[in-house]
Amino acid sequence: MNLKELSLRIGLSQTTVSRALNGYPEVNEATRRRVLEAAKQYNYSPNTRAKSLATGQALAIGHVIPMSTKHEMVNPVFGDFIAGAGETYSRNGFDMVLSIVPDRDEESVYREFKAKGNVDGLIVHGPRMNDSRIDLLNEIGLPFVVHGRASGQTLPYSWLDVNNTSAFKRATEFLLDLGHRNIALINGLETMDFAYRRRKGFERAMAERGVATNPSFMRSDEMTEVYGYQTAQEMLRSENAPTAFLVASLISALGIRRAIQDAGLVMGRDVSVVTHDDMLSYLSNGDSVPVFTAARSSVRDAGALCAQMLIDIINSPNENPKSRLLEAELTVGASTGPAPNRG
Amino acid sequence: MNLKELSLRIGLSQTTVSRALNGYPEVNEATRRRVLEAAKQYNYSPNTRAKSLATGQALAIGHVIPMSTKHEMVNPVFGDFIAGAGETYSRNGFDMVLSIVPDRDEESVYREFKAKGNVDGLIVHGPRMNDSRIDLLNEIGLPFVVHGRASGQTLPYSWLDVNNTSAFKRATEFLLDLGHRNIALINGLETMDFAYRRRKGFERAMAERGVATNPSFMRSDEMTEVYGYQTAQEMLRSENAPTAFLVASLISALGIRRAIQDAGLVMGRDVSVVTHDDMLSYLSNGDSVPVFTAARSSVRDAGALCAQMLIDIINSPNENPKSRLLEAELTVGASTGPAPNRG
DNA sequence: GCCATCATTCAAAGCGCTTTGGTTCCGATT
DNA sequence: AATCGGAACCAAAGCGCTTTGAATGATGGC
Repeated sequence: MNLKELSLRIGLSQTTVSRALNGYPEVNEATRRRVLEAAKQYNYSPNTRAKSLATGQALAIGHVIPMSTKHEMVNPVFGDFIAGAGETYSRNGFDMVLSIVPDRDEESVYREFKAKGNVDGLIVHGPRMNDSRIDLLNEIGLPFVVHGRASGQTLPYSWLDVNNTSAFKRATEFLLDLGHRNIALINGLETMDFAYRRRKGFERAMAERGVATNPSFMRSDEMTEVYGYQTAQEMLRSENAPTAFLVASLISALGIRRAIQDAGLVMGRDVSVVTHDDMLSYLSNGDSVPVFTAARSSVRDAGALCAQMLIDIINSPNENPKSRLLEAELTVGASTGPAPNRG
Repeated sequence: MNLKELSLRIGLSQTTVSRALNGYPEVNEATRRRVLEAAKQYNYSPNTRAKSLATGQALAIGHVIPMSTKHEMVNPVFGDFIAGAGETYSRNGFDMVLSIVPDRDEESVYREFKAKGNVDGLIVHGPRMNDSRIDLLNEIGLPFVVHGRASGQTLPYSWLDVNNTSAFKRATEFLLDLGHRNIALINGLETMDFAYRRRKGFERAMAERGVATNPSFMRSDEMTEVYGYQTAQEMLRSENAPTAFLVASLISALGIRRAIQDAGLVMGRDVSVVTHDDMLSYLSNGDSVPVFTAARSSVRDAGALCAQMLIDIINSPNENPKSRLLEAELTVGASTGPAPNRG
């Protein structure tokens, strides 16, 4: 069923039917009702391709998922982010189109998105430091919102981010308050902007209290369970092992807990752990009582907010870039306790 | 840059340019080269919307992600599946469009996909038993491939699935061979077809060896870490605790391992664990030595294969439904050992 | 009763592409 | 020389929608 057929059956012109359906004022209310009725009856939905060809709007938003060619890892955060964004899109009549792209091809994909005209804007995932994509998108002229930020970027752009620096600063302070001085930082890949900021927060808190950081207890890698396990195991075996771990991901924190238990130690008594928690739906941090003391911030909510920002930008272009900084919430769980007295 | 402009600059008609770009034979090779050259020079990519309006092909494939309204959980498997599928799509010039849909709205979404014409086909995720979506899609006439199967479905349809029954049967036999008799099954939600099949495999192996199953040691729920932890904890505390756990997900297995350790037991010695492993990129099961004995099957590969199947179906319709059954591979890790002798 | 006004409706152009049904040109056939 | 056929190209229609510009009645003021 297309517009032509529908209008034929109703006995009206395509123009009027189209206007009735799209809520234009110059159509009689009685007529509009008739049209809406018929549309429902015949199960009519306008063809998106035709519609967007006519309007110049794609009614779709792109997500480019960079796929590192080296470490073939899909960001585990991604599913939840998409879920949050997707709901917002549906509510606003947008489709979501996904591109999985080997990171070296990224530039051409963005250009193609513009040329092919199949999205009205896009969300930039996983910003790196001095991320070149931001300049590129500005040059291309495609509206976008960055999930995260790109340190070193001078031109203004729209973004939504968790305040990683303050979250990790506060988490560090929490450990320092408990008496911990020998704190390990198990960070994400520091090519990623968020990881850089988290380290900054950690270092700032340590510096402010005059506590030295130990470079051999600061690691940076992809945040798997095994990474957490191996790193923690190694550190716990070392001379002068850390009494506390500050971790960038709940998944790695699981590995750290395992290493602690393997070493015959008790988490929360012998060794403390504070982690960042993206509140992934399949990885809840305990039920009523949180297992880990954590800086929490819902990635899913972030997805919904990013989507809304982008839609606003698309609907009213020429405005200045917007940004939004979310604060993570520190929730105290069973994984932290006072620093043990070392003989 | 659009076709009109491009052909004007080259000094050819739109027809010829279009044909040159699309590889039609009735164009002089020298001309074709000239056209391709110019296209590259001006960075021309045809507008997808126009192209698909003209051809009737959407050049896109839909993924409907059902979002349970009760348990707001995003299937953790999803990211990896998408990654696999996405690569195949790009290679074939297809876009991937995602819809996050509250499960009660699913039917209307499928109908809309057809009416709006923005996809050429779709992948059905998370099939349930007697899943009504299959009949619906057949009725609507939209090509589709199911990732998994729907027991109770009589009409033929295309699917790709892991042989869950045989995987769990074999895993159970492995435990039985080790002398275990008291085996717990920590299953996924049994409204899901895969979970039903896994239980069947478990029960069948037990029955064949004449070992009774214990209903209070067979659980079914969403596969979170906490679910594994709590369930295992409870079972381990009970009279006559199981000596082995058969688990449907590596994530829940992590929780089970935690419960085992909390109980002061050693996994692989006091209690054995075999898990299904979807080989998610961020949850690798150990590095060289697998941590868990596991039935492994890459969800990412499944995504790539599903995508290819669907593209084949789209390209040559009217053929009979195709299907593909993958066998999971049983890899022995450190989490299993002979059944302990109980005093 | 007449013309301006307004509320409704419509025909047709246009979005950027593919594709049908030519047309043109040139060498080969008779 | 007239005709044919094939290679190479082109004009224009059509995909299903929106939107411009115009038409049609009905209404109301004078």
